[in-house]
Amino acid sequence: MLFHFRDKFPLLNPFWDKYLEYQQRLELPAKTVLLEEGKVSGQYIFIEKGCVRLFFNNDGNDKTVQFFFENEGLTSFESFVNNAPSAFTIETIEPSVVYLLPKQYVTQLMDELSHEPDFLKMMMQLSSLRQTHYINEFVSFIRDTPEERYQKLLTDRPHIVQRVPQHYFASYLGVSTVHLSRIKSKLAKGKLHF
Amino acid sequence: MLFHFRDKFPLLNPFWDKYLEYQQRLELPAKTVLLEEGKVSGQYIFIEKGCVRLFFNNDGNDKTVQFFFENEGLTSFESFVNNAPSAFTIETIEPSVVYLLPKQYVTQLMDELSHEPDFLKMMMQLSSLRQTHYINEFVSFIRDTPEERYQKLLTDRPHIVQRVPQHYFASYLGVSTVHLSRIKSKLAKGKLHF
DNA sequence: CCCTGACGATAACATATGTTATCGAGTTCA
DNA sequence: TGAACTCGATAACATATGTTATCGTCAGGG
Repeated sequence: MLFHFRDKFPLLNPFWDKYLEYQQRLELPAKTVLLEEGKVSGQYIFIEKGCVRLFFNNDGNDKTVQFFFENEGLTSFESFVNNAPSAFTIETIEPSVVYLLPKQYVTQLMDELSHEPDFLKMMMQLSSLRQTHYINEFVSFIRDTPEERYQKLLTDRPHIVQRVPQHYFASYLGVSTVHLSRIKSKLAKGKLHF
Repeated sequence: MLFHFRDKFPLLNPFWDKYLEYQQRLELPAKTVLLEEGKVSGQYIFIEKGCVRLFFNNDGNDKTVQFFFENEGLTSFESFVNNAPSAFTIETIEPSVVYLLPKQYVTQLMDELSHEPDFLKMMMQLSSLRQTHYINEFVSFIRDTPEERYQKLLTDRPHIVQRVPQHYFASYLGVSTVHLSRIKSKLAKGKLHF
């Protein structure tokens, strides 16, 4: 659903509501591919239940870039905007319920909204948030050790550690699965003062 | 100058021109601080000549996040938009000539422009570019080795390697200065088939 | 013209991390 | 229920990388 945007700028609500009917609701098993690397992104994805990951393939072993959970929306942004082949695959991690809104309606909706003054503000706000997110990911790599990144993941976004298989977020943290295992056992030992 | 944006959407040119007079031209020596970490960003910076870097301090040794050269504009985006203390310092690397446009005029300009239909397109395009840039930086860390990142810097943005002191882009690449030196000498040896 | 500081190369050593292989616990499915 | 598969822990070894220290070159300022 477009609930992702609902109520952030109440004046825009009528627009979201108008497009609800064009969405397709899907119940998907785990490991279902929603967008394949190399294909052009043709829809906006909203997650009602479950979680998905964005990853790319690197000589056989894949590297996860981002995770999405309930009430979050996503698409391969660059592919979507530029009609270019996606650099990433999108795949469910858990059995999930998602809503898909085909690109033509997204475009149409954007055109309608472009006349609304609040829309620009919303887009600026959203793009500032996204940008900050990715800058922080990047900065974390030049500032923190993998161990620190793991600990920040634990405190800042524990749901990832709890719900996502470890080998998926190992690549996200930039380490091998073996080393992530080492980090965990080292931290576990550190806690054992009794 | 706002030449950064000029001619990208010709219909918007009159707006840029109108604000040219509010800019302050400065000739600065190397290592001049333009924005200090912890202070709120109060101006948009445009580089006419020279180059600057964006960095943050990490227990005494600083980490460079990004470089800017002639005809590029910058600000500490998050600080500027949210009126929040900047996480980064901005400093000249070479003796430089810059133009500063105070925040009040930027805000005023944005308000005027928000009524122009082309402006939204331009902002979307710019934000898509920025986002892609930072995603690529991030992805490079989980896909490439430091050696590969150095080689890509050499081929994709050779001006950085040529004009920027090595210890600045070492931290940008996520390695120590010593290791960057090792990488260079290793690559130099590789070339010596004669 | 010398002194100093900025910059970069290199060595030696310690630590972090990747790779490969093996094992075991759960889950899924026929 | 048994076979196949997914997931994660661990060991052993090789390599990558950080840290500290030393040295040489070069440019700028007195």
